[in-house]
Amino acid sequence: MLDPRQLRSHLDDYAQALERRGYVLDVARYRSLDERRRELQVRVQELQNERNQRSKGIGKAKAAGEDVQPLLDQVADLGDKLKAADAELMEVQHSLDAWHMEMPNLPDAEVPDGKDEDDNVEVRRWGSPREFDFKPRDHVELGAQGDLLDFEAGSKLAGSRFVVMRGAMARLHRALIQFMLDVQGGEHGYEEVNVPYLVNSDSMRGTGQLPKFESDLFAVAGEHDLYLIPTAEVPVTNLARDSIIEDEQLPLRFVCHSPCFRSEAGSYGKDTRGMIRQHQFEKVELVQLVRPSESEQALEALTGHAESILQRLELPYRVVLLCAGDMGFSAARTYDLEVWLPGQERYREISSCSNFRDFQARRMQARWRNPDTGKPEPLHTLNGSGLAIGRCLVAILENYQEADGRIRLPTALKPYMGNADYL
RNA sequence: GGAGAGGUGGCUGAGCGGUCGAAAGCGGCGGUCUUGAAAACCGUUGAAGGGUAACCCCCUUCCGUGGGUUCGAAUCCCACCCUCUCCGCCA
Repeated sequence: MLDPRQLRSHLDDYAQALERRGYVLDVARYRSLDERRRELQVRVQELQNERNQRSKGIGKAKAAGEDVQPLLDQVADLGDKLKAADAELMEVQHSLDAWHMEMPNLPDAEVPDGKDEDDNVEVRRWGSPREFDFKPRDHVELGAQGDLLDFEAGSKLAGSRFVVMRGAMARLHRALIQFMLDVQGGEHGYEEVNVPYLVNSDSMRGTGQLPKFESDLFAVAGEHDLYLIPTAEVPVTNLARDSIIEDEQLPLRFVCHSPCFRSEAGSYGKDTRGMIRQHQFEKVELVQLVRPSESEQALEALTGHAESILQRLELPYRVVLLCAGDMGFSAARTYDLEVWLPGQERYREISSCSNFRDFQARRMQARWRNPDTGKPEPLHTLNGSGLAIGRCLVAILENYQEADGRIRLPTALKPYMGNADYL
């Protein structure tokens, strides 16, 4: 959520910045609604004040043993007037609140203009795509050997966009998780957490999935107000919801492995083949809660932590800075890491690292006590995949394949795979 | 699933329907004392919103959430949520 006070006093600037990401703010309507709110609020508060004064007077008169009936007559219609004004205020306030919850975050000034991924800006590359002396196969073909990746079983059990991994493939999948947790938790100092995979709507609102993107989520049927998490970002970031964190506790840095569930209704019709885009996948997520002055730097560090996984796995990748139109709803600045996939002959997203600044924190009332002011203020939140497991698996299969179809194992993973050289 | 207890400020914990935003303690901050620190003592210390360009100041709201009763609700009534204890079941 944007700061309503800032929004009000810099309405035109905000509208302009939001337009960069394709969000059109009806400035005139907003202004008039907000002014209406202000008038009503003043009126309600005046009436409340009057009621309080008179009630106090009645209490005193009664204590003094006086006849309070004349005083009661005076306030007879006050309650109704107040109730009417209050109802009107509530209505206006709710419209404003709902509006605020649907407004995306402001893009950083350095975020390039643009409307989709074609306008993203490449920041740097690491490694170079391997030269094959044979035609590289894609992961679907490679995984079909020995039914190690079984898409038919996945769709029998659940439907399209699900997969079953078997034997060495399942083990490699697990090894990747273990490896990433060890690096991020053990070496980069993130605290490992294990969290609920079902969360309530307050949590979904906190990080920005609700109210606008309900159709991307899987909701649990029945009485419960629960959703399957689309990313560990939701439960982990919401650890700070409704709390005040002391300065010396910051920064908080968490790493969390979890499954992720995404409905992505009307799913673009793209990536229908293979395990690039699944309804269920796993991810090791990095989350940071930091002082506002440190978030910019933290994003660079966090992105570096995600990159280090690709480097250790010796997978070529590039880093792109997302343009305003391609960023997620809650983000102010996002770097995507894109890994080279020989099967597709292009770079594909494997991690997304974002600084949300105070946008999520304001929604979920996550604050820190600023020692300079002594007051609780919204903190800054960041997260990034470190990395997506399924896509990482795909990258390894395709980049490490041999002419005979065998998959060599990256050196960094061997200890997790019984020191074998091949899958 | 059955039975019971309870949700109050950063924390613990009082609170006959009427100056209760709320006693007390802890913690935090400032000060006295001290070479310094500790102890002791004194003072101070919630959040959000509005009136204001801003400070002081003033006002409103907030005692789990949402309704209701009342001139007036932390206190009474209803519904819901959550936590804890015991029993049952269970990985």
